This record gives sequence, C-alpha cells and structure tokens, in this order.
Amino acid sequence: MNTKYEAYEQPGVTVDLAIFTVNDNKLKVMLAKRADDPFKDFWSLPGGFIKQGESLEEAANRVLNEKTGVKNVYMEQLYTFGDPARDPRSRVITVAYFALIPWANLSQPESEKVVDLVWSHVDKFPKLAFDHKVILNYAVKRLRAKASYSNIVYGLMPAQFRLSELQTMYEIIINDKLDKRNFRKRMLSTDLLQETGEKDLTGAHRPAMLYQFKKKEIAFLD
Amino acid sequence: MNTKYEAYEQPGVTVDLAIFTVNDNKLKVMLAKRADDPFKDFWSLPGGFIKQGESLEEAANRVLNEKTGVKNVYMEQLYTFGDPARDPRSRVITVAYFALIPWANLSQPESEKVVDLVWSHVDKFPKLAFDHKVILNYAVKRLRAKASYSNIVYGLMPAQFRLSELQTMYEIIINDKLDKRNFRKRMLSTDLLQETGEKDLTGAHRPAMLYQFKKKEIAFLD
DNA sequence: CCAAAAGTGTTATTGATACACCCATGC
DNA sequence: GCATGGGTGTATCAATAACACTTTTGG
Repeated sequence: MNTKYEAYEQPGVTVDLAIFTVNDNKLKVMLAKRADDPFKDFWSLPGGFIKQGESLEEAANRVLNEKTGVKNVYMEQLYTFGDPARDPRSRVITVAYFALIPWANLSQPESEKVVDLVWSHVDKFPKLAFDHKVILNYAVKRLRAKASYSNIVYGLMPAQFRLSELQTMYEIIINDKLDKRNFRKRMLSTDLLQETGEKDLTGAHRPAMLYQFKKKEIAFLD
Repeated sequence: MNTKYEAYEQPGVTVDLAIFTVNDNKLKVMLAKRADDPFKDFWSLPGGFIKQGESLEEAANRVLNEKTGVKNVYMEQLYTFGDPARDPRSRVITVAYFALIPWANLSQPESEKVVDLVWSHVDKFPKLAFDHKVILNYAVKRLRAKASYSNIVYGLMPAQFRLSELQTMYEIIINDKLDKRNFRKRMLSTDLLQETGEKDLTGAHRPAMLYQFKKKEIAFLD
C-alpha cells in the first residue's frame, strides 16, 4: 500500500472487488473494514494495489483468495473508475471486478471468523469508502441484468441442486417471482443442466431430483 | 509520453480508442501510425497517457478531439487491458474506449489530410502495435452485439436521414440483410424517431421522408 | 391423514418472420 | 415510359405467459 506524491503524478492502480454470495435468501456482498486512512474504519469493497508483473486478473484473483479462501469462481471485469478526486490522497485508478461464490464454498463463514469482513445485504449497506457505493451499485445492476438473459447464476449454486433451488436463486437475483412450470421448461430445454441421478431426500415431501451444470461457463438463455 | 523504470514500477495508464465511422458502406476504424518506439511505424489505435487531474473520460475525449476534431459523439468504456507484457518497455495499463462518429461530422476527411492517420476497414486491417488487435476485435464485437438489441447506430447517423439509410447502417454493422417492411415497422414503433417534415429530393425516384432521433441516447429496441 | 415441496401440459397471447405490389420522381 | 428507390399490410409461425392439480414423502 505505497502511494507517492510526485510532480508527475504517475497514478496508482488498484483492483476492487464486489464479491457476491447468496445466503438466507438475500444477495450479499463482502465488505472489508479499512484499517488505515483514508476512510479508516469505513467499510469498503476488498481491493488492493496491483503488484509488479501481475496482470489485472491475477491481482483480482489474489485479492479474492486472500479474503475468501476460494479460487476458480466466476469473475468478470466490471468497469474502471478513474475520477481524479476518487482518492483524497493521490491519483488512484481502480479496475473493478465482480465475483460470485456459492455460499457452500465458503468453508468457515467469514462473518463469524473475522471482525473486519462482513457479508452485507446489497440493498442495505453502510456508508462506503471512496466511490465504492457507485461501484457496488453498478455491479449489482450488471449482475441483475445478466441474470435475466444468461445462466450467470450458476456461479452462485452449489455443485448439485434442486430445480426449485435454482429457481429461488434466479428470483433472488432478478428480484421477481417466476412461474415454476415455465421456469423448468425453459431451463431443461437449454441443455445446460444434467440430472445427477441422485435425489434430495431431506424434508417431509416428495424427494427432488438433483441437477448440476454441464459446463461452468456463461451462456445465453434461449 | 513519459515512462519510467522504477524499483516499485508504478504503472503507466493510457487510454486507447477504437474510433468507428461508416463510409463507402464499410465499418472503418481510425488507425494512427506510431512516430516513436516501441512499434515505431506500426499502425495503432489512437491513445495517450492520462494527464494530471484528468478523468479517464476526459482523457478519452481529449484524444478523440485531437485526432478527429469532433466532440460530443457516442463513446463508452470498453475494457481495461493490463497484461504485464503488453508494453515491452514498462508496465502500462490501458483503458480502452470505443467511439462512433457520423462520417458527415468529419470536416476534412482525415485520410486526405494527414498521412499518419487512416480509416481502415475493420475486417481487414494491418498488423497493429501492442495488443491493439485484441482491443479492436473486442470493440467490433461489442459494437455489433449492441447494434442487434439497441439503437446504438444513431451514433453513426447524420442529423437527418432516410429510413433506408438507417436500415443500411444497421445492415453494415450487424453484417446481415434486413427486411424493409419489418425494419420500418420496428423502428417507427419504438418512438425513438421523428419525422423532420423535410424530404430528400435527390435521385430519380420518389422523395423520401427525412427522420431524426428524438434523443441522442442509447435505448433498447423492442 | 396432513403438510410440504416435486413434478407435469395445454391454451391464449404476443412478437417475429416471410412476403409483393403500387407510388413519385428524374431523365 | 422506364429505371430507381419509397412506401405500405397481412398471414404464418414461434416464443412467451398464464394457469391447477396429482405425487411422494415425513411426521
């Protein structure tokens, strides 16, 4: 975390991540409490300066792994924010990414373990450092848009799941109810899913077939 | 164009622009011949280092204006490229933008005036400096995708135009033929266009009504 | 036997596509 | 009067949306 004041003002370059998961039927984002100035003790999106020889994607994956312990999850570049005043100290340009993690992949829920990381509901989050509110809102908007025309929510699902769980995930992300029969028809017609052969036997009701995604790749629906 | 070799290697930050226009029924992009190393005499996308106190959008607009003389055209951020080896000298991260300019807005076609700027057909361009081939291909892909579900091509149209000219513009961008009656029905149903009341009297045929866009804003079709 | 979620088809509506002829003008 | 692009409507097909009951299990 080195910043400099120079006549020429070569900018600093950071990556910032909107890391999403779904838990308790809510879309949540990871926030990190800042240890240092500026914005000491404010919540912020996890991020950091890029290191020498490290690509932007590598930097984003490094931050992701440092904060969550996970690797190989869905991640895409969101936008680059470069307002000269976005960091009060010096010129810092940030390349924002967003990532999706199935809740089940988070070995020990971070909210229990560390006090300076929380999973916050995306529709009601605290005042954030820098321009992170803008970044987060943009990330949520993009995620919600993509959920409506792609299978991006696969990034939030566990390895195996019931169709009703997949439907619920879609409903949480797009924030709307879906028709069960139409949803199943549409999903099963895409050739993106396959039955695992196993069944979910939990609960006082008819067992549900468990499905998985054939490929962990984004695809357009229909 | 200042780059430095430092122990800490603070990266340089540039903007690079894929500036598109349509002329002679072809989608063309502006290429600039590099005056200096690296890649001296190679063609490249116009770009430059960001200046102190200048936002990324301001930098992109500055480069756009320097090279084309135009302002206030459609421009959007495309992607940020940060591979550590993309510049052979030192670490340079570039924020790529793409812009659309109606051919008619280009006061003196740059290709006539200056020898180090050309408008090149996007499907057949020379070897480019840095990773500009990747950037350009990505920009073309995005433009073509957006043309299929939005009114983005307004950025390429003159102030007034015949519907057949608008249709031709769409056909050039999406690289496919459209049905005249369906195209007109769809366009006129969007409430994006309005008749100017004027007619195009050129040519040995029935005069065509001239239209204009109500707002110069991107919108989704249908 | 009751509660709870799983699973399953048909109809109506809407939007997308295919398609051909007459019109107004310049030369 | 002929060549050129301008302008218009309908019928078919495909996709989407609306909608309710039976099944299997646990307790």
